[in-house]
Amino acid sequence: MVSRKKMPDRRRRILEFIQEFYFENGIPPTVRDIQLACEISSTSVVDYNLKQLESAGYLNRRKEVARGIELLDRDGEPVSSAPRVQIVGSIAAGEPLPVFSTEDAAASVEFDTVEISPDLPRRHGKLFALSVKGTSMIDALIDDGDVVVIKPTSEAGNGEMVVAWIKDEEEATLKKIYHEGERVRLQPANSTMSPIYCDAENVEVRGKVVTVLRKYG
Amino acid sequence: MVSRKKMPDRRRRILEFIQEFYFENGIPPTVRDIQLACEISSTSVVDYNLKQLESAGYLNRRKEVARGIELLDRDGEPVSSAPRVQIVGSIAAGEPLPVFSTEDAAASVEFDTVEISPDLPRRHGKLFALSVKGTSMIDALIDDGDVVVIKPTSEAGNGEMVVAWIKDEEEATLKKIYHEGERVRLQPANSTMSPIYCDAENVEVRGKVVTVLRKYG
DNA sequence: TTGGCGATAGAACAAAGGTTTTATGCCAAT
DNA sequence: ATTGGCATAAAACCTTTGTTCTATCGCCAA
Repeated sequence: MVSRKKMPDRRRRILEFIQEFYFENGIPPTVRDIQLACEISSTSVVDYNLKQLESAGYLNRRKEVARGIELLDRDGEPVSSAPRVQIVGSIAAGEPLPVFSTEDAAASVEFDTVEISPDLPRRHGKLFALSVKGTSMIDALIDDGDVVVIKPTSEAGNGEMVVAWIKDEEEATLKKIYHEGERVRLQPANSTMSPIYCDAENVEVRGKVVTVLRKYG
Repeated sequence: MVSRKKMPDRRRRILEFIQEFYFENGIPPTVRDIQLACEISSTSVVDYNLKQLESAGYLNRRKEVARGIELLDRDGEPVSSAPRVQIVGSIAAGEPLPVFSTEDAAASVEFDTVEISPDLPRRHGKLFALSVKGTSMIDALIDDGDVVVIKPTSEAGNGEMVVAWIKDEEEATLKKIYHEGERVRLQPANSTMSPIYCDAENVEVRGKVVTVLRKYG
């Protein structure tokens, strides 16, 4: 395996730009695109850094091919353009929710990620994911091991599926929310199950559920 | 909306090649790539056909940009490289299952499609999808409106989630399957629900469930 | 026949973009 | 100070690749 550590700022900047550019445009940038965006004085400097990035295993370069940069993932496999969201923790009855800060998370720790449809971030912006532990969300048709993709917010309209924190129970749950004056109705997705009623003060919305991912086999 | 009908063979060939090339390489082909692959005598013919495809709404061309072809979907939106599978029908209690032929389906009718993770077709090959109608699969934690992605097969190992057709009930269902000698146990994913036991002769496996897709909002 | 139109050809042009060459500043190790 | 590796520069070079120009062919309707 190739080395994966301390990288000069400019090099990191270049790599990030390539990712960004490819994600936004569907084609990789040219050497000169990179030069411009990263405020580099010469194409040869870009070339030099690309060579470094290549031998460090971050990308491939198709020789003499326009826009021939191919991004690689951690395993040296070509990276699809499908966006990924970080699994910032798990959700389970009786356990505190991890804080999913809207900003900095990306930089810090290395999280697991899951692939999602490209149109999700287009429609919802920045997203996070939680893996579900245990079967306590089964009334919401969500199983142990499922991953829920979440748009962080503290507001939610009626009928939206939310991550709700019930304060005095110290419990996180996934339910459809309905504001009913002083109180809040938390309705399981499974219509055969009964709703929960809570004092409005007692419920804290942490985010909206955008989608659920489940894999078999 | 733009016209979408009779297209010359060669033009269709070009369009298909672009899709294929982009999917396989992560970058669009050049005019000359197309020329070569489609056995066209001149780049100007390729250009001509690309202009036609563009005004017919199948693609965009970034002017004077290398590999500037951008594929569009039916709504004129840029198409991601994320693979799609066809939703060949729906699954509901008491209704016959649509036949998902392993081969020809693609050509014939226009189906709705859903985006899936690129690694699914990599691991499972050709896939199809069914949309779930009604809440009869709720014991398998699958809701009305969910989409199940399926790998067609008539064989299934113990514990796999399958599309099972129960002959004498004339009912399709999604369950975990366990072969127990003469009979078959169909176990809901929801552990609080009870299994169904059937005569082995009476159960027909149509496919394995690869993943479930559910969207909120 | 003739004119128009879609489709095809061949060739050349010009811009875009990958590559190379040579030179310089910086810094740590000798 | 000197050497050598690392990072940066500037400029030129040359392949790749989009674009354009002009000519031709088959077909169909006026």
